[in-house]
Amino acid sequence: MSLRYAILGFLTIRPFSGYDIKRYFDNSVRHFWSADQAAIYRTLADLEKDQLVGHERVEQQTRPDRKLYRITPAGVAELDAWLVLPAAAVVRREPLLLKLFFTNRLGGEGLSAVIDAELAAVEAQLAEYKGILESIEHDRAEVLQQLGDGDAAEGYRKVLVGPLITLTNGVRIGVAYRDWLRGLAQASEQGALTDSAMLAELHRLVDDV
Amino acid sequence: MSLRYAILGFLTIRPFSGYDIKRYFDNSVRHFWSADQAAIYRTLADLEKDQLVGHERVEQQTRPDRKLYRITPAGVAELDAWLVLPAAAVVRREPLLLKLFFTNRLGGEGLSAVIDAELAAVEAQLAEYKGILESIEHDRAEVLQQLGDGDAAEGYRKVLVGPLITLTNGVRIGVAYRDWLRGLAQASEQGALTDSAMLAELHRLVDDV
DNA sequence: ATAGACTATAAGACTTTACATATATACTTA
DNA sequence: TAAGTATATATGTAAAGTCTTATAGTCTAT
Repeated sequence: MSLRYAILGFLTIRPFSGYDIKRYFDNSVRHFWSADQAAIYRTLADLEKDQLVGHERVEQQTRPDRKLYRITPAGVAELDAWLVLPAAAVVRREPLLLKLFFTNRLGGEGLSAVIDAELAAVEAQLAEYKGILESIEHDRAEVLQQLGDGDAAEGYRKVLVGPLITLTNGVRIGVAYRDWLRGLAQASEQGALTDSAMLAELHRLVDDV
Repeated sequence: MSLRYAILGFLTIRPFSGYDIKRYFDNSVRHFWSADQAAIYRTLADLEKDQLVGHERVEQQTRPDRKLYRITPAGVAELDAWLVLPAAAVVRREPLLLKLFFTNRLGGEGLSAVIDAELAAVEAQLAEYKGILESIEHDRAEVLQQLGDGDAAEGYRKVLVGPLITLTNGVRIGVAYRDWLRGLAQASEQGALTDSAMLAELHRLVDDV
């Protein structure tokens, strides 16, 4: 259950309420990690039970009180121990590949429809990454101008590296996915989606490995 | 719940027992879809309740009886309807990216350890794909020699296309992942893992998009 | 001889994730 | 004025998937 660690990680940046964490999730790691609101509140309660976080009530006049969570030293220790561990293996589960596995039942038009829909989704995803990059750069320019050239600016730039690494992953994987889909679409149009053509391509790819 | 459709798809190839299906899963689609043994038996029961599959008991002397499942016409219709639908969006959830998001807390050695472990996993995965390719080609040569040049050979080659498409996806995504990790490892070694270097790389990638 | 792996099915408990709903107030838009 | 969106937390429930154990015989290797 990595959600615990995601939340602990966020709380090393600054104190958050559950509501804040949900928004932060959606704005920063959504492209590789999503979290349900209900799960966040329940996980915060669990983390508090284990004394990895604590909270103080912040009263508000017009809105419900906020519970502002802070990470404890035990929480930091737990997080740092997890960070250096090799990442757990991911179980890929892709409905698209399942469909394509049965391409022989799909026929030309069906295949095109499935591929085109997926291609549109991947391209939208890539466009989103482009937007994220622009917004990061925009924020960065602003913040660095305010902070000047001191340790604070250094710290800010170090924190940026992680998010940029994950973004790079998203773009690279997205591009690879898109290129694969384009190749399929093209082969399908040209009636070149045969076992021998696929085997030839695989050899080209694998020899490179 | 795509497991239903995966099973229906397999049953269009030939009748299977639950045990067979589990093995078939592990030998053919494991790299993009895994299924728990208990889940398979339960799903088969569900599919039968919905009359999408039926079974006959096959008695065995030395081993427990097998329940040999066959897809029904209703099952075929259900499968074919699902196949042409756009694939459901996948929720990516990658613990590795979560760790790297907090690179600033990780330090040089910690980062190297995490990246190296992942690199080893990806390279093992690619080697496995290579093995799968070889075994497919080996089987193919054998089967085609037996079948000669008729409709049966045509049919066999058509069924092969789907699996080869998914394998191509695995190799391409694997290679992209590996290259991304290698870039990270190299940058990390050279102390070039800075926000400006990452931004420059992202621009190179995104301009290509 | 004994431990482990293979064939074959199945139930039980548990975890994780998702979806819906509840409460309560303020602000905006049609 | 009604509907929708935003802030803020929380519970109930269902679906999907994992892990464990049970039964029962065969075969292989140490």
